[in-house]
Amino acid sequence: MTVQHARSANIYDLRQASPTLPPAGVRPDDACDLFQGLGARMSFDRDEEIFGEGEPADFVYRVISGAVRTYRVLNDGRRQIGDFHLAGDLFGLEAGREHMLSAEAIGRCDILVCRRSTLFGLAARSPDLGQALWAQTARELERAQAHLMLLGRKSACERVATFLGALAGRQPGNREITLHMSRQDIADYLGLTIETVSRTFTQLQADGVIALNGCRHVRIVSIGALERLTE
Amino acid sequence: MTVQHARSANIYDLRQASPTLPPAGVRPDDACDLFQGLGARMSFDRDEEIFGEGEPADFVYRVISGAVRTYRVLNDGRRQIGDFHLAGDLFGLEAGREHMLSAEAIGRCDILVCRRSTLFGLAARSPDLGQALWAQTARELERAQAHLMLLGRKSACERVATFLGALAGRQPGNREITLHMSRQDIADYLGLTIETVSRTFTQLQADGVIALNGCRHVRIVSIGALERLTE
DNA sequence: CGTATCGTTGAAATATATCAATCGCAGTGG
DNA sequence: CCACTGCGATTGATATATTTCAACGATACG
Repeated sequence: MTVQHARSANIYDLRQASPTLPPAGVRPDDACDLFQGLGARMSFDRDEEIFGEGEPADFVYRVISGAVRTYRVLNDGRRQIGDFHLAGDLFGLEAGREHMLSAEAIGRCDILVCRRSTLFGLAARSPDLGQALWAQTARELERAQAHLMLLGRKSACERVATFLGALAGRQPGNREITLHMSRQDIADYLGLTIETVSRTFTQLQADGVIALNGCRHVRIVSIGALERLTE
Repeated sequence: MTVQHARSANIYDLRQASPTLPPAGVRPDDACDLFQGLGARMSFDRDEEIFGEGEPADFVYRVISGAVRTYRVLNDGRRQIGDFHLAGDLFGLEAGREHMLSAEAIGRCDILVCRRSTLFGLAARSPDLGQALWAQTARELERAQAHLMLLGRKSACERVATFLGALAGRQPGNREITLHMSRQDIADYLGLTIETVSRTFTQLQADGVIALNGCRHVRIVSIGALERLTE
């Protein structure tokens, strides 16, 4: 891991934190301006841990480039990925003292890191910032709740379709999706096995819904068909 | 649904909101005292809707007695219950304008209702309350994330065991659990079918882990065995 | 006491997991 | 430039947990 200061960066442009979600009741934009120049830039290698479950949540992170997974594991190694964080996304923000999940770099990536205590101190005096922090947590909650529906009640095909649709939704008008994560990561995110994920990709391609250009590049051929599969 | 004022009640005793979770970084207790006497008491009948997904989130709710389920449904009727809320629990608190899930009374129940705008107004001036509201959302997020692990990676038996263990954990030292919800509710919470839930209960009883006194009353015979099944 | 609703149990079907082999691509070294 | 190697992805065959379909039982209620 390497560190360098990045005074010009702005860890708190919350507008981009979760572009797929509807706007929350609060407008974090105002608060963002207060945080020009905060944070240090760090680089992480593939599979490097950024923080671990149960560790003190002393920092807040923002993805500059690359991708991050947050996850939990059971004793016997079964893993559930809670979310993927792509460029622009915030992660690691906790109301409590400790991290509830672990975070790892999916590939080599650059991360902006900011002390939590700084934000908390400022938030105690700035209601706008306080609301922005809350809104960020609320967005994560909304994503988690949508994911509960997926894991609890959707078929393998619907899970994969929902996943691809959500990724496509992040770049509106863009039917070309680059998968930063492996099949194992996707499987652990969708509550499936790699084999089922692979088979489902193949099936979607056979049905003319998507086209695969190498296993990390998906082109959505029929958005309508994909959304129909989403349920 | 019936309404009556309850000046002596305190919707904001957040201490009891989620007793199974570890204490968050903020201490809501101080903020709670600010809210003596807020809210109106309402009663809901079995299966009555308290609020619907997408509706304006103008109120915050607290369970006085009975139980509430929050859930989402897909077009074809598949339902995923996000959480159960028992006496003392807060629910319906949103950072955004709209409810992300629907809420229904599981049985006849009494609910304390408080205007959200009141809380928001006060929170803008009270950092403590602001933190308390945030902590409440963070607790919900933590519960959702634990549930992701359950739905994505645990077996039917582990799901049921985890569910029973969590319920028992709400009344420490109490091995007697009263199930306020039907088998269908449990199934929709655990991402299973009623039949599988029923069979799993039977199996746990056969294995000497639990004892059933009628389908709504469970006695945990071996806490150790139950926790081992939890994984 | 009859009726409705919910829960349990059984048998069969099926979606997904598991086990195992092959494929394909990227990097490496001859 | 081409074989070699290694790891991830795909495909196939089989196993299995859970669902589905169906019948029966229990409990609550009027």
